[in-house]
Amino acid sequence: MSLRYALLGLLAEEPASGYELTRKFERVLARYAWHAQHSQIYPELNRLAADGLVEIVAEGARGRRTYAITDAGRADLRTWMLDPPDVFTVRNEFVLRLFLLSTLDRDEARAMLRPIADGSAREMADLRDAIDKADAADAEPSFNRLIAEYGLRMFETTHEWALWALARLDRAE
Amino acid sequence: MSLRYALLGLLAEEPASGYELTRKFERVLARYAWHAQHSQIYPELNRLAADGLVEIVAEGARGRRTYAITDAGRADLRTWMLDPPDVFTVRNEFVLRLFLLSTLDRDEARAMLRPIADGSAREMADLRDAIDKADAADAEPSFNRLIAEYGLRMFETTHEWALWALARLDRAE
DNA sequence: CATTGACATGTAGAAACCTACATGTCATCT
DNA sequence: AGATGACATGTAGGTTTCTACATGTCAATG
Repeated sequence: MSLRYALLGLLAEEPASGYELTRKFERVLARYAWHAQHSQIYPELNRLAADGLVEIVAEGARGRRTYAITDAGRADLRTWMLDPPDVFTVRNEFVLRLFLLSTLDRDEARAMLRPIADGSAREMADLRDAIDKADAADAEPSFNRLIAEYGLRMFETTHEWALWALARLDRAE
Repeated sequence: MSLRYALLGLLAEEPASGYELTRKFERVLARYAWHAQHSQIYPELNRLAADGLVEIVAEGARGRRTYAITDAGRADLRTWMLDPPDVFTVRNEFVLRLFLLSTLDRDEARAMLRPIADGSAREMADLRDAIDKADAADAEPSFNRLIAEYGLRMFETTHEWALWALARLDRAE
């Protein structure tokens, strides 16, 4: 069901085509929250339309169809947002690898942690840039600023943790 | 393939039965890294055995079969650990909801963030307890300490972020 | 000795998801 | 005018995952 709500959520912000939604997934959601390909998105949009949760509001060039969320869709989304299940589904290969760190020896563990420290530093820098640009553009603070801050703090934490873990491995030599 | 490596990883630490592996998933992996049910675990163990990556090392009461990782299994796991794909699969309902925060109004957002702040505080406290107990028990520092620290820092970051976001919403009133 | 609950493994059928293939449009560059 | 690449939507077939059903063992409790 999460894909369905991810789509409703994106359409609640603004109407979009399947193609645009696919790119939003690629650029944003897939990396942090929920992964989906176009081959899953298009059929789900058709199902959402059949269920009356979204509707086609425009048809453009190249068969493009712009979808918008309906009142029923908004109501459904709101219920899902405010009445969370008490257990959340998590599937995260990155964290899984961290959990299996203990299957490596000391040198191998270092070889795994080093790129994590570097990668998270890069992601931090990129996100900080994006935030600074957005802050300069929008005068008024937005909800998007909240989630960007969450991402930034997560990368910082991963970065600092990786450095800490590397130092700990060195010290225990 | 991740389920396969999750199982190999757990068996690399120590031999276990399907039942024990299922409980390890429930207690640890499912909440942070990878979710799987017994109906998926048992068939996968059989496939791993057929592929020679694990083997049955004991049979006990109630049809219990204890599996151990083989050398081939260890080699497979090591390759996967040290040669990561450059993009990781992520599916996380919790983070997805955060991304969709902007579909709520201010009061609804507060109603969503408050339990997140409280929940992460509780998880932090639990993990800190577990770490303290483990520190007291094992004299020697282990790899498990590293991943526990990762979890602890993640919950701290989520907690502090949620408080920051709540304060920001209040300020912008 | 009957009941309960943890232990223990499995499968059927449906839903979700992935990879790969398929098709066509429109704008831009050469 | 042809080539290229982004735009745009789709499906077939296979794999993974979920829900629900199914079966039986053993230990402890009343």
